[in-house]
Amino acid sequence: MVAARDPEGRRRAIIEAAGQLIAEVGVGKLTHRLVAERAGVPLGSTTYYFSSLEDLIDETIAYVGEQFLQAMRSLSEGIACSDDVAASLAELIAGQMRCVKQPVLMVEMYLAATHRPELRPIARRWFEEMVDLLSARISRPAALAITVYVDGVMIQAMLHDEPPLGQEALADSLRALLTLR
Amino acid sequence: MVAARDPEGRRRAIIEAAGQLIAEVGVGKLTHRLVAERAGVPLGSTTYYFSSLEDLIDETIAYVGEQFLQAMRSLSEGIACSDDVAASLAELIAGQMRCVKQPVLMVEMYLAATHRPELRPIARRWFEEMVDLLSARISRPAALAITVYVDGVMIQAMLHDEPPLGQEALADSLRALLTLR
Amino acid sequence: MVAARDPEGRRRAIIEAAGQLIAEVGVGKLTHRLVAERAGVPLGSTTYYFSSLEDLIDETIAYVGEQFLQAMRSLSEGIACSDDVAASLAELIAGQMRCVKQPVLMVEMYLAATHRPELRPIARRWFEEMVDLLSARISRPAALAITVYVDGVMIQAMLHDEPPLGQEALADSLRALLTLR
Amino acid sequence: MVAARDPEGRRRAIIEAAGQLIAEVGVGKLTHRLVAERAGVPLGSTTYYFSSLEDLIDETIAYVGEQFLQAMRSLSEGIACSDDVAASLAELIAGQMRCVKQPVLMVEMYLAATHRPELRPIARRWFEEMVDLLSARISRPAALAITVYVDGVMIQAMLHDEPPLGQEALADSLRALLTLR
DNA sequence: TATGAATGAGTCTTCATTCAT
DNA sequence: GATGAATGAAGACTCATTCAT
Repeated sequence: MVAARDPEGRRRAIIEAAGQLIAEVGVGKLTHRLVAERAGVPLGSTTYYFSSLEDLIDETIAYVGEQFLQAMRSLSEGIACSDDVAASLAELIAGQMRCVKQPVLMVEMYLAATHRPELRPIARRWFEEMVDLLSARISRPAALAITVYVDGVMIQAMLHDEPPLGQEALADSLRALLTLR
Repeated sequence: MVAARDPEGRRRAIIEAAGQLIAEVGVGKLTHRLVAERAGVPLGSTTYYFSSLEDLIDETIAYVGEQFLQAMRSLSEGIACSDDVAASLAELIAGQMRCVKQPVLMVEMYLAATHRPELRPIARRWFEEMVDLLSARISRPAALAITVYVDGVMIQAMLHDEPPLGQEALADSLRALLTLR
Repeated sequence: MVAARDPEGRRRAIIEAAGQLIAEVGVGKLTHRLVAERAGVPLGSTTYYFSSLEDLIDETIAYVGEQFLQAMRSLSEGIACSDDVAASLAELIAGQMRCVKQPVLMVEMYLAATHRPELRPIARRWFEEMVDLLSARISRPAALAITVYVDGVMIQAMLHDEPPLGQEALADSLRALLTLR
Repeated sequence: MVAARDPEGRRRAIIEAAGQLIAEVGVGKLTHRLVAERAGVPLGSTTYYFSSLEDLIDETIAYVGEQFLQAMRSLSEGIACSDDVAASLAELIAGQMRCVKQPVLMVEMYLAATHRPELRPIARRWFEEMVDLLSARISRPAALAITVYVDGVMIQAMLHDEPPLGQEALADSLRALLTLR
């Protein structure tokens, strides 16, 4: 339950609840009532703070993308000073996949962007920033290939409780892709 | 407009309409009305042939997965006798991505499987058959990595009208992954 | 499953199925499909033999009333030569209440007659014939009171798996009512 | 037309409209639309206040049973100090039967309870309270028999605009049953 | 400012009924 | 004559959104 008289806190709580729920039930099944209940705010708040459900979804998606990017950014610093880039990356990625919700949310974001062109910039930006981030240490073609690969890993993570690709195998794949120039 | 008194034709027409629409608007926005209109059948037919919307979605997803697999199977025969496996694969994949609907449908299928566990077997089967298919010619680790990678390519294809990764670059990545033992 | 090419048999089978189902689920929940399945006839038969569902219900109700009356008539002969009329009647009534379906059907019939005046004659006729039947042996006021009482017994039978009024008590009540002149 | 912003009033209005309509058309033909129109509230209100039609029916039935019981209770006080119990009772009962809706509603309640076991307690409670009420003045066997008899009277009242059993005859029957020990 | 009561558009679904075969 | 495929009208129900308070 978020305190009333804390507009920012409420917005945030609503968006976070929406994020959780999108991961659980999918964008298509998100409703105001569901969000309000999860966020512990009155029903009215969800329409008071967001002009429509679509608006709430958009903001949630933007927020989620940003979150994921932040996580990547802060974690990538560790890679910078690592001498086994592939192993460090594999660890980082495996870490992000630990909780299924992350990849599900990302894929929901991708799909939402596909169906609603106005959301595409957000999804693309995620892709580009990821490539840029990696490019700092590795060749651009490798960065591109790895970013693509990571999206594939997300899908696998969504479907399998235990990833079919262990962290070891993941590192091997990355190592292979790192040879790209 | 599908002829009346042609049960099989109608079922098929409805499923195909549903497939198209899922690719266009997403599973979450699929409605009987939308499907009926697209398929050119009366509203009642959609419930006459499928006991519920969920049932229709399930059958559509199974159908789509099977379609994709068939395509892969028939195309993969070409690879068998190729001497540049990576190039052939890249061509095959790029071909499948030509029409955006294919990858979108696949990803919708993945997401649906995430939210509705009873669909997981279908999604997993796709993954496994793909790996098996590739394993005929290449090492299993490479087959796994490539299958994962292809999922990543799908997501990129969904987001970009022009794939950010040309067929050339795709072939290079595959070549790199093919080195895995 | 009733043989095709036996119109009378089918009509009968459909009506009997309808009777059973009305007792089980109520007139309001009767559907063609339900009846067809129970009767073991194709769906089309239910509309082929009866011009509408309402028509089927009407005929079923008439049939049920007639059945009940027949049962009463044939059984009442036994009473004629009995020297303890009340005891014989109590036995007869208790026998009819043994299977809950009988009273439920009767009450559904009464209620249908209430909501659809065209059915009233059937229900009233049942009442009158019952009174006449009893009048043969007992005074008219007693016959009237007992007929009314029997309807009350039906309602009790519907609600209680074990009738709250044993056959003994029932006989006592009847005996009391038989004193009426 | 019931004022908006008066939740209690609305609930009540909806339940009362449902009660009237059940008496008129039967439980099986009750629809949200019918209730909304009769109650003078928008369609949405009927689902806003009651989670389902079944729920509305249940509450209506409980309400009706309670109403009838209340009426009986308050009226029965008059009997307590009467010296001709049978005559007083007959008057009371005849009064309740004056408006056909009362008995119809009661019988619909009985039937609903038959088809939906969760409603049985309500129907049984009515029976038991009635017996208890009468037992205060008369022997239990008589109370039981009279309660049963009253149910029969209800059915007669439903079917005949003019009761076939005048208040006089009714009193006679009750008098006969009162002799039970 | 904030809320939750209220509404009606739109959904899935059922089913009586029709009618081609 | 008989059937079961087909349809659309109508019902229950959900929920985004509005708005009085």
